[in-house]
Amino acid sequence: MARAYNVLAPTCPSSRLLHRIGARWTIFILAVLSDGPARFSVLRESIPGITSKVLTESLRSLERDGLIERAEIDTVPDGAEYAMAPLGWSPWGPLNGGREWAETHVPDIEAAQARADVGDVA
Amino acid sequence: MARAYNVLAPTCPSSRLLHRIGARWTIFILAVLSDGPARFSVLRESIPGITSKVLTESLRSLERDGLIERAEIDTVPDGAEYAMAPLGWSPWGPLNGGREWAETHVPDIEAAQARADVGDVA
DNA sequence: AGGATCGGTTATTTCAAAGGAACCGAGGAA
DNA sequence: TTCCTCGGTTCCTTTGAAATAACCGATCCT
Repeated sequence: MARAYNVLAPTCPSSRLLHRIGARWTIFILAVLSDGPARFSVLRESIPGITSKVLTESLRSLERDGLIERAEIDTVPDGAEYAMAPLGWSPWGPLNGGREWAETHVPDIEAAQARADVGDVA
Repeated sequence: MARAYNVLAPTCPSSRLLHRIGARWTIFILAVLSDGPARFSVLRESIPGITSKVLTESLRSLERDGLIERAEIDTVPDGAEYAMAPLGWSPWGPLNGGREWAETHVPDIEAAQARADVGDVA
């Protein structure tokens, strides 16, 4: 069964996808924005553990990739709002597939790890 | 619409999945093994750019997670063979979904990047 | 004895992503 | 005038994954 792309090629789209989606905070940001547009401060408060710096970097990167959109809004002190771009919705299909896989199999992986850590000396 | 898990929790299975599958070489190794068991040296030659050390680490890690299995075979100079574990096949469902997404949308992302890099000064 | 092969190990270095903490300018509000 | 908030920026350190390269013991071939 031939593959449309060679998965081993450095330009492999799947590889690029994983690099983008696999980035530490991408999924969290997209998760928040999937509930609607949000401001910088809302994002920062919604995502426990993220710092301004990393949030800024992640948002710029996602914007650059066309997954989200940034709009300045004319409010009291400055104001910026981030929203899903059309492209930003698209990964949720595969991602939900991935989520189902994860919910099903992560316990298996943890069991395997536990077995390995105890030492398979049985 | 409630989610079964809170995606923002540190223990989120999807997050763990992305960490595992997103690791630099995981997808390549699983891709090779999906065509059948392979020896260390075959893997190393099949995956351009990987080194013995990184291959060893990746294989150990995948084995620990129960995605692949290692067997020593009694051949001329040593001999080890790696094969998919049952758990190793399971991510291909979501991954193929991801691949389809990637093949469809990576060009869009690249276009977005190109636009961003030129400068959206339009 | 001198290679070569297999399946690694060990030690050192590089690199990008991330963390931490301090700081900033504009524009109110007190 | 001083303070606060918003949406960041700047600088420095830490971390972890990966790159690089040399080496190893066992076994077989010549």
